[in-house]
Amino acid sequence: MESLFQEVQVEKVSDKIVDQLCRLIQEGKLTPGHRLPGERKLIEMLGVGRSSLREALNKLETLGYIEIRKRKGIFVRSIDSTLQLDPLKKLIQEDQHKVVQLYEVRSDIEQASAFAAASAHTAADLETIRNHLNRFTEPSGALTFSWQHDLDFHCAIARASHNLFRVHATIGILDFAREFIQPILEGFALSATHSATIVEQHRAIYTAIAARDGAAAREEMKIHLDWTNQKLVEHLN
Amino acid sequence: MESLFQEVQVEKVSDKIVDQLCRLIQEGKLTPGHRLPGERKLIEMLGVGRSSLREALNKLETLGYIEIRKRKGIFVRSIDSTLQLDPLKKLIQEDQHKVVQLYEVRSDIEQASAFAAASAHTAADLETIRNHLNRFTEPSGALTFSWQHDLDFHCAIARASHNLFRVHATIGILDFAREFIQPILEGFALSATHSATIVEQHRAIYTAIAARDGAAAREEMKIHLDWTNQKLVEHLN
DNA sequence: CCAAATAACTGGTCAGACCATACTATACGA
DNA sequence: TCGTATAGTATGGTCTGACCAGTTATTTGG
Repeated sequence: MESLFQEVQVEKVSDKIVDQLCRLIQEGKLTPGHRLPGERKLIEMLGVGRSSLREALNKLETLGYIEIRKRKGIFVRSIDSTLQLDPLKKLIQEDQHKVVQLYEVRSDIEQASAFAAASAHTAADLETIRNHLNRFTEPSGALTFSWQHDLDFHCAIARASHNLFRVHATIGILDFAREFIQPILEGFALSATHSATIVEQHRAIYTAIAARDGAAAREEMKIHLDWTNQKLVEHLN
Repeated sequence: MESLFQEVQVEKVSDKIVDQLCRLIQEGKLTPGHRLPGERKLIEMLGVGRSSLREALNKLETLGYIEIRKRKGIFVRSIDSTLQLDPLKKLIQEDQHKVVQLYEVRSDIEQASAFAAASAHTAADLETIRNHLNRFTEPSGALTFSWQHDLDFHCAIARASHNLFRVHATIGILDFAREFIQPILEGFALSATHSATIVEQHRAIYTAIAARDGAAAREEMKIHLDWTNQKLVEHLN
């Protein structure tokens, strides 16, 4: 009568951790480039021993979900294998102007994000986007721009479109472009006028999405990314 | 003069163990079903700590080389057991309906391809597209559909948009989706009416691009992919 | 000679310690 | 006041030792 019984559940602690983090990454709660707390922090947050934690992290790294950098930290990776960007990295290093082409594709996808988000978003999605938007403005009224804030904002929109692949494609591209773009972008965004323009464009996108006006959302996203791309070109020349 | 030096090799102990055992398995020194010595034996045989050993074993298990059975031992696995490691593929395997989301992103990009190709294409690009289009029609007038022909046609358009990343993304997505989609698509495309519809839609896209009408090209591409996606949904339900 | 009790062994987990390096903040000097 | 040097902290990598809960092999008692 052994068929009556199922094998005793002896799921390893590390497997539970793997499951938990996997889900967080797949759902987009943990976005690529995001840095996880250190191992010592994690073990007390999760209430497990360091061996189990390390076993889980090791597995996640082997599976490609995270990247563990010695003495640097634990980072979430983009799981978008469909874009296979790595081989193209050298291409950009040889000719920086090629990032413009990459940003074109980004624009393709993000315009679709904005359009879809306008009709697919929930109240919670909208709040998340608004929160990211507000982070650009400090209580004093001063504007702060950072790559991470920008990325979070755009990802929130992709997430609001409720298409997992769009989220990962977006993050994948931005994460890939980070090393080329971040210094440039944060450089000229220091200018108050540029910062103001960006925030203004972001707000326009948000407003269109909130109004569930897909066409306008797409158009505002296009305006924003065309402008950014234009600034990029100017900087490269 | 730092270029004189290369970064210090800090290969992890566990990685060395992985390499060693990998080689033994690949060379056939360790055959499937073979039971390895216990962890305590292995650490003194290899002269490493248990953490490192376990880290290595864990990785080997994730990679599919060995199987660790609690309180039973460590066993070499047969390598032919198909192991799916790609996180995104796992996602789709859990829920096939997610391919629809993937195709949505494909549509985003390919609409942009069509639009851009309309204005950016050269005479040579156009000829290539036309050639791929004609391959659907046999000299006898009969229609043949194959995944490869379809892929070639769509890639030719992406290439005509003169954006390397777009080409790469398109191929990446289609190649990734192939194993899920190909059987389905080639299945219903056997129907003469479906084949005819597809070829007709392809021709419409081509015509719009040739006429350098970007808006029309985008619209025809959208019609085509929406239709395909619709058929996909119908098949999955 | 067989069955029951026991010892040895298994992988899983936790804890604590140490290492080498990277980052940060503080203090000191110009 | 600014910039640099230094000390302190945080990081992942490794090792050791211990305990647990089952499994397997061995020994012991009938």
